[in-house]
Amino acid sequence: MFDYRIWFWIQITMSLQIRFSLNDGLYLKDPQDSKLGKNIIQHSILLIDEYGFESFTFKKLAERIGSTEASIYRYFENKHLLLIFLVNWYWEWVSYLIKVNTMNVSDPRIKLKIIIHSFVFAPKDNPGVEYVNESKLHNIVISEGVKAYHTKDVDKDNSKGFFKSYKSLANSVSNVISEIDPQFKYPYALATNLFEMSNNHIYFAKHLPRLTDISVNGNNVDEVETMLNYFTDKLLS
Amino acid sequence: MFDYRIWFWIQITMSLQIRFSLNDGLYLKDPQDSKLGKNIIQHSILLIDEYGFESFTFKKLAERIGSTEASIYRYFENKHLLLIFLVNWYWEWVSYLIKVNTMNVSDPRIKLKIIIHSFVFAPKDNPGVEYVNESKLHNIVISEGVKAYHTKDVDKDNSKGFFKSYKSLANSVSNVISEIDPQFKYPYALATNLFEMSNNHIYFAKHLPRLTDISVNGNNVDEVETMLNYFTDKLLS
DNA sequence: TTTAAAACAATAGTAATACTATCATAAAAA
DNA sequence: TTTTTATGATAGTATTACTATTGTTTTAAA
Repeated sequence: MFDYRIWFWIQITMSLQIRFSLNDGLYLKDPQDSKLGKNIIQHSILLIDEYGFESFTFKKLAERIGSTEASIYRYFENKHLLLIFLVNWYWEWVSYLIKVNTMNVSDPRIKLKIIIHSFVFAPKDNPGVEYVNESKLHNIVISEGVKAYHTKDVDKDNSKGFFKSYKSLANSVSNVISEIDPQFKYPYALATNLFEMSNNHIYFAKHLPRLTDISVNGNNVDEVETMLNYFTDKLLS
Repeated sequence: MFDYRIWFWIQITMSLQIRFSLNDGLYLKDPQDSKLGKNIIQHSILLIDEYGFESFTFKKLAERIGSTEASIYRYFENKHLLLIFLVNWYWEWVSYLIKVNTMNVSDPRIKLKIIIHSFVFAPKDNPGVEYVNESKLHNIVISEGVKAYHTKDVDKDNSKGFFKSYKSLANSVSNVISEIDPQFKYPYALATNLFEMSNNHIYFAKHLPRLTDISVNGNNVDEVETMLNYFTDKLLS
């Protein structure tokens, strides 16, 4: 017996979910489409956060979710592409937050402040994708994110569009910067630097405190926001 | 027959060489002390530059220098410590260049400009350690350097003093920044950011040009220097 | 110059990693 | 109901990241 009520319920539930369309070269099969796929995303985030990217393996992941290596390989060619997938997911999500939060804001100075707030506090402003722990994903981006593009394959990966999410985010932030100060000579550099600085200094505060002036207590990143605003205010006048 | 002239020549040649005292927890045996050790340093730089850190192995290195894996393991516990060693060597060398170039300069603004010039053009200002290709080592620091401290062992490594070279460099640059503008609130963050920005944007220019405004033609990094001076001038006034 | 010690090479071996291949079964779609 | 698709179970391979042992050079001390 086919129950249409259940079928509709499933459809509605599915359509309410946030779903990002990521570059389909990143996976062999879209993990957002199936139970196992979502399990892979969910638990790879938890495991990479737990073990670090180097010690994370598909075998451990398979054991954790009660599946097999072979099944995971049907979704992702290797763990590097999975990392790029996760990082892209993160940047798509930050872009989404920025878009929602700056909607109807016209003053570019205020816009930039909201942008900074959005990505510094991204893990707290949860849009509710139940299989993604945004806070741990943020930790992964901070700790392992640079490894996504620091490889011998960057150029190949880049030509396949694997870093498009980050590039388009950088582009839209740089547009806001140019709106504030059309004379400012390095809008792209400042845009990317805001993201890199945010991630770096959260990491430094936690692990190499003598490389920074700020501190992060628990997950309180207020000082990061203050610092980024201090820098941008001085740079754009 | 023992020839004293040759013996003295060797002693003088040895003593003229630049030699950094790096944290001795990084190696099992100081590679700067022997022929094989220097071979390891020299060819690991060439091989990591050629293959990238992930694909670099002690086996390949051993084959390249006509030695064996086991012999290399007598110098370095693993390739990660070798990477940290190389990165430390690089920062020690930059510190040395900065010290030499800012000697007798009292104006902190000029000092900072010289500092920026020193590390941006470090690979060209060769102090002549014949077994180190500074230009390729710089490429390694740009492409692989972040991996030295983005691991699950950061805290352990840090407590052993493995990042001291970088921290003390950051400290001395931050002192110059505070001299220029004692009101500036984030001297450490600015200091580290100058180094990170330099490396990042050289990398972006080469591999992900849409993340930066500058371009690097061949190894001409003039635009990086101009950009860093532009940023610091605006920030410290 | 002899002798002892240290350094290095040669070889072998192990557990884990990063896959690939095949086949059976269960679930979903036509 | 049949067919396709998705997953699980199992096995296997080349490579990596080591460790251990033994013998031979090279170097340094006596």
